[in-house]
Amino acid sequence: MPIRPRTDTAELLQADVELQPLPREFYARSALVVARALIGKCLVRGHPSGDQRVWPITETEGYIGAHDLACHGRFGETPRTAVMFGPAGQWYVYFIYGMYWMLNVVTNTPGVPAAELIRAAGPANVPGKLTKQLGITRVENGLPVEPASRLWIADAGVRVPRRELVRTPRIGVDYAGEWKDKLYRFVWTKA
DNA sequence: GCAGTGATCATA
DNA sequence: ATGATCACTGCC
Repeated sequence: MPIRPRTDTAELLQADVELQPLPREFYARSALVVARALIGKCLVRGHPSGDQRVWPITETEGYIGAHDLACHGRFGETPRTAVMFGPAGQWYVYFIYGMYWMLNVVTNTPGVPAAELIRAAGPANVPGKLTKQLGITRVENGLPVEPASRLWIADAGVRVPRRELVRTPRIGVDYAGEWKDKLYRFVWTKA
């Protein structure tokens, strides 16, 4: 049976829940710890009007450093990957296949190219649709993950039971040798 | 299973 | 300048 990310957000969030930004230290940890911890946190997209969309994160993938042969940082720092080598808590957004923007959060410490790909949140169950629906492009690349960027991550107090969390290999990294089979993808499944 | 799409990077 | 590659998606 295929693994389906959980997308029924209405039952998860109280209307008056208080959204707290995560401290910088949250991101300054190893990529896998952060990838797991992001499940159940909320992606928040603000608009100038004051409206905001709050989408629980349901699927992430960790890319852990230059030695990870699936990681963009494996060839060293380039113009595209520079953000990954910088401090934690910034967005890394890149364009792929001529069509899609991918949203990642930089983690770990400066010099270690590590990040989480946010693959699904709220009603968006694939990474390309997530960025399209939220209007995320290269504009967000390098911005800090905080409310002032109008794209940030909040703790809404949602707890994810262990039995609803599944780990699998990462998607689309068959070229990565032994690293393609590492269980670095985290999915919040429906109960 | 695979076409479509264009930035990125290495090579020259 | 050129060509291979690509952390994808939707439709066959």
